[in-house]
Amino acid sequence: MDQELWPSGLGVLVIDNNFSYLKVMEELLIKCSYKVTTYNNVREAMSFIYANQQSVDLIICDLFFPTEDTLLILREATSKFGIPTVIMSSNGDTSTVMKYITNGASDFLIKPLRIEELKNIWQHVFRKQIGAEHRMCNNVQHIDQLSFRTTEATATLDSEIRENNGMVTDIQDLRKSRLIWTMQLHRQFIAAVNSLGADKAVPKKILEIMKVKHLTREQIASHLQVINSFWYIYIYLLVQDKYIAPTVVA
DNA sequence: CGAACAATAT
DNA sequence: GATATTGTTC
Repeated sequence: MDQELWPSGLGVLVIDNNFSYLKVMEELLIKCSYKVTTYNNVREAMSFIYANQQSVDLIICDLFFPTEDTLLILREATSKFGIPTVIMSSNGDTSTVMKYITNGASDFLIKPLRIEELKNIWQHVFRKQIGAEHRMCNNVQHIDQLSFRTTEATATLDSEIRENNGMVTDIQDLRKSRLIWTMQLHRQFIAAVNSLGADKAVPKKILEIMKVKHLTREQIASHLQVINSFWYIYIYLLVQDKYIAPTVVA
């Protein structure tokens, strides 16, 4: 493929308390033909989101202290505005990554960022559309509520999913009924794929990392197959009530 | 042989 | 349409 479709002018909001790194990010993102806004604190960024909701397509937020601020903007952006949010940090240990992924983060990037990584982040915007279109999440609010229930309370629900701290650890007796890839389960899948890297992400290794009982290699293989083949089709979709015209890049 | 990848079935 | 199963290659 010598031609590539590209969504120019996608609105990206960057939040980082380090001014010089904000400048670096801005330069890199502009090179990727995004429309960039930067803030060095969560409070001002928040009010910008409230005022310019329709022009923010994606948020990239640094994991600074206090981390409650990062969690706050993550939850608000995802649940209230439905804006995909990417967390970046220099610390990339597995438990931290999983914590933010299960709280709604679309991705977790490790500093320093390479421009190749930023080129592809627009896909998160469309990933949301894929989820909506394909009903990968049958009911996001329902799933989000689930993560606040105890394990025993969850087990009584007909979702047949066991979980811990918002993490799915077991899928119960799904040998009879078909597996449903809930948003939580899918996030863990994506997190596992990301931690492996695109080339190393094979079903067996994904399964090992996800640590979900009763989940099979075949089920992951099937999911992986559909994710890979439908990834780029949704370029032409509406993104949050706004059409992003794809442009052809050399 | 087991696993990945691809195609097809349910 | 989403996941399971089968088939083929590595």
